[in-house]
Amino acid sequence: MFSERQQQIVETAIKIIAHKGIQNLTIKNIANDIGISEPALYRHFGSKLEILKGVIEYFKIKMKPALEKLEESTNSLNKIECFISEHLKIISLNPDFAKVIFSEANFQNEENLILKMNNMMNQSHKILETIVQYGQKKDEIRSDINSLTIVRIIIGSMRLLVTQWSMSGMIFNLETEGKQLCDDIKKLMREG
Amino acid sequence: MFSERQQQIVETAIKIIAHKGIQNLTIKNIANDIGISEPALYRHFGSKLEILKGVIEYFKIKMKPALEKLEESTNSLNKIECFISEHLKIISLNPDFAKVIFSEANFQNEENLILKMNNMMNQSHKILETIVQYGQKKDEIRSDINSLTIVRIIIGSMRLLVTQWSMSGMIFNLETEGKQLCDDIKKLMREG
DNA sequence: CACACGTTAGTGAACACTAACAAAGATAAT
DNA sequence: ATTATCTTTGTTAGTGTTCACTAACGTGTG
Repeated sequence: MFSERQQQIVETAIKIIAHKGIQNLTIKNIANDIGISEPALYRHFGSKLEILKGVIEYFKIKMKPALEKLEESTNSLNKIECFISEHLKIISLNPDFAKVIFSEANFQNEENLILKMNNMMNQSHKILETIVQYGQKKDEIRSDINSLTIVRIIIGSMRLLVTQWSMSGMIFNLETEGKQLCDDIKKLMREG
Repeated sequence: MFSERQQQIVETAIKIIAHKGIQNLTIKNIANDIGISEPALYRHFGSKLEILKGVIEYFKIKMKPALEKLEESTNSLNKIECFISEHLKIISLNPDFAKVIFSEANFQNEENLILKMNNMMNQSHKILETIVQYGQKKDEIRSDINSLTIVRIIIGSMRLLVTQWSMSGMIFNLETEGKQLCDDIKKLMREG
């Protein structure tokens, strides 16, 4: 899908957005960081917009394993634990993701981009919602709470944790703190 | 604090960020929207950065009543309900806030702005944490869950709800959906 | 000799911001 | 009451800088 150079460009773009904000994502900055000229970039992407589309595509590819791993668990609560820990593991390994992935607002003015980003997010939410509903039917998850609320709680707290981790300058261990969050969520989901 | 014109400029800036993204927040766009010339803006704010500082200050002022109202409740769970509903009420009345207020990343490259925004957020979090801890001591909130986790769940799910509301084009009623979220959270907090 | 991938040099447009000037209202001395 | 002056808030016309992007050209490889 991506050539080596294209991947390098996308990774550099993510790095710049993470460290300097999207306002400083310019062709010049990407080119300088890589060490090639600006027109050279246009050999690999037709426009700046194409690079941003590449960024979202890159996220999709990198995040996919987190969803595939879910198949391995049978119990619903284990699936939820897996959902959280696998996502946090990937973000932990790619710290620059944290500052970019949950700031949909960054891509706001480009209809196509916001749509692409939303689709990616909604896909995750739908998968989690299915897990929760199935878990409620099998009595592994309490049924007196709206399934949509449970999804919002899981994803919302997970996102906030990532945001806090990123904003704090990665001062704490994301996976350790994620384990605590996960254990508490499992405790909340079980009883009732 | 703000003159009438300054307030108009800040409100216009928020409107532009919400509808066109921060990349399109330009002096020209603000001036055109208001119907004055660009240099006229500089009579009221020294620079574009000062306008962005004004945006954050404006949020602080508008959000303050949500925190003040908390004093009226005695029970911890009622305080939490109040925290959620009052915040959602204000955002519901100012829909443009939704797209701007939870996208800290927008202000990323300006150290001062990110600090100001973080301070505002952290203040809310600290207040909620105090409420939760007091509630746990008084046995109004279950104590087998980390207080920090509870805060993350409440704020995280609230923020996600607002983001979803904003992204969906305000297709659902924020306060109604917030009431459901709030009831479910109270249910989760009580037992144990 | 074709093609992939790079270069230098430059395009017009948009950006934040400024210099210089104008008009209106308030203040205050005559 | 009239005049003079200051302040506030606007204007037009520009500044230099940076932006995304392009034209034309080089060079090494199959």
